[in-house]
Amino acid sequence: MSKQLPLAAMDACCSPLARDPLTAEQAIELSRLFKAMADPARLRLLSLIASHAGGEACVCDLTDAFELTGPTISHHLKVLRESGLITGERRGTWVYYRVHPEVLARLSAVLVPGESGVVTA
Amino acid sequence: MSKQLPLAAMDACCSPLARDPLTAEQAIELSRLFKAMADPARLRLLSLIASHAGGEACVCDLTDAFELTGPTISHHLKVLRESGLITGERRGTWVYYRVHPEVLARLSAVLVPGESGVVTA
DNA sequence: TCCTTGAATAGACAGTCATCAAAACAGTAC
DNA sequence: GTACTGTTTTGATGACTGTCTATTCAAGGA
Repeated sequence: MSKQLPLAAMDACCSPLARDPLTAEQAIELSRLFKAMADPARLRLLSLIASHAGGEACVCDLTDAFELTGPTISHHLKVLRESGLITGERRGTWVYYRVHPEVLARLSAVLVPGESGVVTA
Repeated sequence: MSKQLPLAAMDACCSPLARDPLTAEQAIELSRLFKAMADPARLRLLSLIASHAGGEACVCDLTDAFELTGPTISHHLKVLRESGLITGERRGTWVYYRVHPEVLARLSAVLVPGESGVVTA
């Protein structure tokens, strides 16, 4: 589980949008992340996990917050996982998810022109 | 032109993702913005406009950067316009677009936990 | 071992979206 | 007015996506 794209998605990206025009490749990479967040259920999942005590939440906690079936929640978690935004870990019966704050931070930095110049590394 | 959702889309949104769980309504509002950015062509358009000299770019400048037809570019610009991310203004023969940096800034603030506490309008 | 519960996968279906060609609209110049 | 250029709208089409039910997998307890 969680073997796909740890956070490699951000490797090439990017100086802030308003500094330099994105290359086609950078745009594709970035769009993958935005696409992962472009759904209300996934945004709420992300927010629930990120704001949960201890920085992680088990799927059982998440399912109750939605009027969606388990498989649908599971599908959305997979999309978030494959985009590199979260990771999941099974501990006994339950699976716990936590966010990758660095990915959110870099995404955030891309949107505002002010800070840090070119975000390499 | 550009009469739709000036930047009302952000009115209710939001404290940072990691601070409080998003409500269903907040998630829907936010997802509209992310959806608008969840396409490589639109991200590049946004970046081209934002980074263009004078803070604005005419459609003719934008079209050349893509291997897409005029109508397709126009469609993407409309999506960005309706999401409140950009505005367009006709001056004579050409139409000029510019970004709404405040919207990008608020979106950016939602992603990182650190700053500014609850972002109420 | 078998059964129960939590979670993920498989497959299907309806709705949405990106793209294009063709047509329409907006300005300018003749 | 007519012709021409730049931009948007319309309508169609193929691909993708969110959701479901049914099934399978994983772990624990009887």
